Amino acid sequence: MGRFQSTTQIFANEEALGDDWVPEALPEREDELDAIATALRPAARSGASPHNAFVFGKTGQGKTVGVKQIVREFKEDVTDLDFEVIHYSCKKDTSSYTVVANMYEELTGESIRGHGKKKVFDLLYEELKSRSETIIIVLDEIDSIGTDDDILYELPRARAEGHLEETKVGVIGISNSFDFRDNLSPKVRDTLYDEEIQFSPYDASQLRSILRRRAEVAFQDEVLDDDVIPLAAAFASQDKGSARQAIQFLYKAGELASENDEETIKEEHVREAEEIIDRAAIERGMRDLTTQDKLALLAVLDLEVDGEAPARTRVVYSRYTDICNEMDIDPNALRRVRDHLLELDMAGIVVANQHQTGVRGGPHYRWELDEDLGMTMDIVGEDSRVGEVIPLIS
DNA sequence: GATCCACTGGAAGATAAGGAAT
DNA sequence: ATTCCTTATCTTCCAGTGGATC
Repeated sequence: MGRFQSTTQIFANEEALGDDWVPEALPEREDELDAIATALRPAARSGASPHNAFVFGKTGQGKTVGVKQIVREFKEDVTDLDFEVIHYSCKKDTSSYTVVANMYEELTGESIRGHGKKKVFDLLYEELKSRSETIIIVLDEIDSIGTDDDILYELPRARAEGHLEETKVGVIGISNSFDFRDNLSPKVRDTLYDEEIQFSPYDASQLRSILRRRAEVAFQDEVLDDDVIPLAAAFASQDKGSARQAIQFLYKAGELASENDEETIKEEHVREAEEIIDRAAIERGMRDLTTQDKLALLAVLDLEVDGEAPARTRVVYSRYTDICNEMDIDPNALRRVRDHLLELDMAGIVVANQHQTGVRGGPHYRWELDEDLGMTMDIVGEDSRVGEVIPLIS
């Protein structure tokens, strides 16, 4: 039998399990979708400026899909208005400046990096002006710009400031992080906060219904064991409550069953799928680490091996300086290493537990590995430079 | 209950690197 | 070339926190 032939048919339309699949409806998010629609209603009614809106929620809660669906409905229902929707993902941008420059590049194909800030904004306004009377700008993953939130202040006010004469702009910001809202400058809150919409994590039963709808399309009839969907939903809801994750579990489980030429997807496939996907997530997080990040990780790893985790920052730091000396690298200051550790926490590799009850009082962190020790060691060991040190610590 | 002190996190500024305009 | 702009990384400094200690 050929490499690409299979005796069993598991999938019917596996696209339904892909990341870019836009479902027909999101019954679990009706209220939230209504709220987004409310923000756009002024434009639909009379061509007035759409309100601004801010959408919050962790990854995999249907924020992007929800906004896209509302935009689609808007396009279907509103036919007598000269408008345009710009969906821009800020994932790669770390400041307002790069958002503006890259968005301009995406719209026109022309790079304008290197210009002054004002020039860059002016160029974008010119471009927007030339496009449509009403423009809805969706800024996805806007939290990646951190505290540099100029663009969120400038864009909604552009018309009032006279940068855009007839063009009406509405901004919909999508953020994965709740902290981002708290860190916004007050002037941004005033201008941008017409509407705030929260997407709280799905619970297990919502995840089950989501999975059932997808499975209906994706799989052949009768290939799913009864406990497959509940288990995938349970795994995901225990972790992040993310639909994306639950769907990944289900997809991977289907692939595993298919590869093994099995007639049905079984519980064990889901368990195996969860392991594979967890590992992939750590690997992805680890690819972007700098050398200093990895050194900080090694210190935590070392403490974990010695059974001394979770450990305080001071302890991790002294282990870190040892490792640096071992490798002939200049150690960073403690303040900096703490930031590296917090980055590892963000990447989901290390967990920072905040305590208030220290030996001497005051707030402090305790650091430990998030994932299985052996697995993290495996992955870290695959990095040649850092891998050399692994034998030293274990 | 005043003081101690290990720790956090914000801010200021140094340095390096890189693109655009002059 | 030089100046002007950006970002990223890292130091240094320091005010604030709050249980422990006296």
